[in-house]
Amino acid sequence: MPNPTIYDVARTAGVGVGTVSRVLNNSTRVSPETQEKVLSAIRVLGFRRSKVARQLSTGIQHRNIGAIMPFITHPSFVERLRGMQLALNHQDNDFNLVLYNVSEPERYHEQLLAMVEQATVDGLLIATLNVSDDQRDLLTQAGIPFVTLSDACGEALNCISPDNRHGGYVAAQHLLELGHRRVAYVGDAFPNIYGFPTSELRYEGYLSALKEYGIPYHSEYVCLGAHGEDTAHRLTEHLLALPEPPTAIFAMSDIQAVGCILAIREAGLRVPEDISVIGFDDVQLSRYIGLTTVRQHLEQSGYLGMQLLLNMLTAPDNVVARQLPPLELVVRGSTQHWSALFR
Amino acid sequence: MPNPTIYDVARTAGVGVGTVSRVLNNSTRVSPETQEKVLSAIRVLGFRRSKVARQLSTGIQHRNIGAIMPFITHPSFVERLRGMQLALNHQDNDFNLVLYNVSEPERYHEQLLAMVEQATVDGLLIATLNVSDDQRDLLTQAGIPFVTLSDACGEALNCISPDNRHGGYVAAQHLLELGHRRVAYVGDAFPNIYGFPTSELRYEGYLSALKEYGIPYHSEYVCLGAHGEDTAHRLTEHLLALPEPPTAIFAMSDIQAVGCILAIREAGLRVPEDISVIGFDDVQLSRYIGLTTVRQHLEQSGYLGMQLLLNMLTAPDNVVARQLPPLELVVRGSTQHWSALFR
DNA sequence: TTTATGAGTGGAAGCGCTTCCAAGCAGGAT
DNA sequence: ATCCTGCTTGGAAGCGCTTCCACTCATAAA
Repeated sequence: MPNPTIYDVARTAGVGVGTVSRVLNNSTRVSPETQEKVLSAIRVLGFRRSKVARQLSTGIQHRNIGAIMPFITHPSFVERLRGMQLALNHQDNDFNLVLYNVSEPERYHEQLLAMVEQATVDGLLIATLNVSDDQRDLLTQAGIPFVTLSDACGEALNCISPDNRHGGYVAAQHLLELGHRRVAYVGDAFPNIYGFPTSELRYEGYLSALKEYGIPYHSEYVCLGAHGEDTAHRLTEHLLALPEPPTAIFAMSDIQAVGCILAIREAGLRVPEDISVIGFDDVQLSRYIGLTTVRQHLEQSGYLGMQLLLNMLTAPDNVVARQLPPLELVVRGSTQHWSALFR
Repeated sequence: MPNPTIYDVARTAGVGVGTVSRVLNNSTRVSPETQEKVLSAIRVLGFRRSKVARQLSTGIQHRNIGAIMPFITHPSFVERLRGMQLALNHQDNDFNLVLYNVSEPERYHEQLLAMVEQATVDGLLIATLNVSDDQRDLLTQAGIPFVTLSDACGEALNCISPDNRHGGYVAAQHLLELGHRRVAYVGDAFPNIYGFPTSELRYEGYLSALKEYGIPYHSEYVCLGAHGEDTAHRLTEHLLALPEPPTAIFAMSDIQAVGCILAIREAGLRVPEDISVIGFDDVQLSRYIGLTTVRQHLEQSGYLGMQLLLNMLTAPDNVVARQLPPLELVVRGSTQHWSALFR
């Protein structure tokens, strides 16, 4: 028997379904002999009670909030996740947090479709992933409220996002203010495999800062590749091999900044004495290694996103927008003044 | 109406339930006018389709694997989580990973009870938390297979755990081999609020190493407190204020080791020149800051735990035990040779 | 002996959906 | 006028459980 039900158990044990249910729920009103009969039938048949039927019958409403993100590859997910959990804890309601990891970008859409078709989630937090118009319609039509975290969203109400372009500007400006003139950008290739334009936006900010400070654009100072420490490491080696290597690097994420720093050290140079490095995100790690970076309040964005979503789920008539605090330049030890005069 | 059903929608729209269902599922065989009537009724009533009823009816079996841990306070959770997700991805089955955060230890048992009563999970991964005999029975009787990660388990089949006592021994031995004689232990107070004896086991390993090397035990070198960087920081200040401060510190986790190092630096001393520090876990951070530590393969333990649980869920007749690789001493820059002769 | 009492039990109803079958109905073919 | 076809539609059955009501049968009380 593929999937025995309590009817099968009842028949095998020679009792009624009510009795089986009572045994299953540890009701005391069952004689020891009957209980033993039922338990043995359960064992024989390999019976497993259906969670869904039970929930329907008892009227328990378990609501799931899905968090979907390519988190294995993105370290910043942790901080957002922590914020989400915090918001969930603060409101004492029966929502479960279900994790969906997008391991392969091609499967992302498929995963969304499955969620809609199989009604697995009641609400969705989408982080570090783009939502196409089709996908928005799909979710809307299915009645699944969702909140986008961190990227790719215009002025949509349901989006918690920093001003990436401004962040890119701030980072580059910091380096320019320190006197650097050969400033490189290390970031993700765009258009990104997940379809979000974070790298592009920060790059645009970088460009506008250069322009404002009257620095001519050098395409060899812009190095794009896959997200991650290793790629950044490789790109930096390439930068250092240039006839006129940069004196400062703006990495689009802290993890990539780490890759840059390691490459610089391996080349026998020092950070920040020889080359300054600024990152982006301010993940926990950055504090420990003393990385100058642009703080984007990751934990808080998870927190606000969850708050907003809960708001949409529990009081859909009265959804209030959430504001992320502005980006913040955090100066630590990885950037330093530079002047051609001292060379 | 508190919770309108499709019957209510059907009545309001003046159609049959079949038609409502068809509209809900985007079946094409509904005339535009009817569809509009239904949609408006849905809007008016604020109808939301029951996920559970739908799943029961369609026979979709969504199986949930719960991961329960005090993760907001324990940074090592990330690595385990990553391992869990990896294992889930490798087996292409319909399991959801549901996160349960134990924010207050008192609520842990309550959370387990709710899971059992409300049948929310089909299997459970329990990390950094102890499972009492009562709790074991509770889960067993409810037919919820579970795997414990990392602590507190004897030789139970369903437990993935490093040999914490041996790990403590290895860490202390490393310091002793380097010539240190005044070796402190900074760890969690035990019995721990969550009921697991990690700190105690590592402490025992520390003790046995001291004994083996013939070092007398000094109770003032053993500093216990809450888990976390801040407490470790404070405890270290206390250690440094001793008339004979230790020359080496064994911190029971990398995060605590970081707290120690910061306190040492703030006291104007250097690591490892003045004081050596060894941690435990080998979280990602440790690689970047050059912390000597004992690697306990956190990611892999999450991976193996998930594998084991999936095995229990899908082939309960043929459960095979999983072996965690042995602990590994990882020597980086935070420990150094010490000899009284050079002082 | 009769009458409460209560423990143990069987089974129908119902949870809210999907789906299938039957039936209504319009319009074209015969 | 009659039949057929195909598009819409209504509604019953069923998913697997819980729970309540009704019933039986001891046993205790009268």
